[in-house]
Amino acid sequence: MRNAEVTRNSIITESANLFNTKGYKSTSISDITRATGLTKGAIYRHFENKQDLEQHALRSLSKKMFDKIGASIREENTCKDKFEVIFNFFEAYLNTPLYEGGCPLMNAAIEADDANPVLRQQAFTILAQLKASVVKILENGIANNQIKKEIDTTHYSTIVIACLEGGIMMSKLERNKNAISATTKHLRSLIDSISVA
Amino acid sequence: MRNAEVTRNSIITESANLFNTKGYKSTSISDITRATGLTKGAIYRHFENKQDLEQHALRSLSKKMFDKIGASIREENTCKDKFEVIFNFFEAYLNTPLYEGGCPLMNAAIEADDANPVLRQQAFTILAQLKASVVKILENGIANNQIKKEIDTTHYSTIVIACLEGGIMMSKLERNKNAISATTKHLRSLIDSISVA
DNA sequence: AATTATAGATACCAATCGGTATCTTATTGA
DNA sequence: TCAATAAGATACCGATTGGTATCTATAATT
Repeated sequence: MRNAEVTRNSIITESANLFNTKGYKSTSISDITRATGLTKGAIYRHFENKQDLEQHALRSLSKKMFDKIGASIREENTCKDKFEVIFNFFEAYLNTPLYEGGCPLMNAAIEADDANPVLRQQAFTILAQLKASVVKILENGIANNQIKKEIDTTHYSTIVIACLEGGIMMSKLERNKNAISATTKHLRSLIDSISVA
Repeated sequence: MRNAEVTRNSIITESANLFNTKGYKSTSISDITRATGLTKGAIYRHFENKQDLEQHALRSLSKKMFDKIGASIREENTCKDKFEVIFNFFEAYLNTPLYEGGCPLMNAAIEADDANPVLRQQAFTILAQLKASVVKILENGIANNQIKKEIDTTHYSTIVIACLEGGIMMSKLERNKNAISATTKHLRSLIDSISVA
């Protein structure tokens, strides 16, 4: 049927791009029709309403992010190298972004806060997932005697994510890599400080 | 005249509150009329257009922030105590916020990015101002032999702000103080590490 | 090849958007 | 006291919003 799945995916991809750059509320269905070359009728055939589409779009963005990071991390062996993957990923946000508009977690978290509980819940889940994966890297490092075993993994996971998110926010605002480079540099030495000698 | 300045200020205050919680684009003029008890006619008498009001609202929020932090900082003498003021300010964002909706710098930075260049420029200025004040505290600490003189003040200023902004983003999303507490704890030990013994 | 199911287009809806022209009401200065 | 001025209310504007009912065109089924 004119390949429904292809068009559905293109609607998700295009709208995700718009949502992540212009914002969810600020992106109208008409914007999406323009970007996809489709009409309202087509879009509302595939999605119940705008919020439904927002959900799928954000899920797509976070999946893209976790797929990319996850795959790269699995290729590395040492804890330090795995972190390097994450740092490089965030540093690449400005020149060669996986998607435009900055970090989808941050964008959704800031915009959704009160007005959009569905989006907020989703952002919450993404954050939990991100925290869990950093914790896992640390725990793995501890198990392999690369990371000091007495450290609070949750604590360090929080620091890493906070620094990176704050860093890309600043870098996007300043339109240069200074801030994100500074934070990754700081985090590298932080990882060093909890590594076994 | 029915005190024009009072109503003007109340429009700024109420709209700033709405902009910072619901977002700039998502807050309509009608929302503001509801919040102020005024009519559109009154609002458009005091402000050219919505963007003009957005500007004044964000300026008011940032002024509030800098006034509060600035005053508290001036009361402290040591570098460490001045940083403590900043940390406490950000930690207080959740229970007793100076304004609702989180950090106005972050909110404006995330939302404005492409669509609203005027707001973006303003957020940029606020960030520069914030960075400058942290640098100043560090330089002051160096001059008073409290901070090691060889450190890169701009670098540490960036780290501090990135951590704090990321921390409150996470804490707002998780609706508890864990993240911001973790980041301030980390930053306290960071300041310790660059302090003279 | 004819029928059926569905993907997508068209045309519309009420509600709301930012903004303005105009009118009324309150305050000021002479 | 009264005219001038300014603050604010009312009523409207065209454009756009999310959403839907309906129609057409295409693909799958028989």
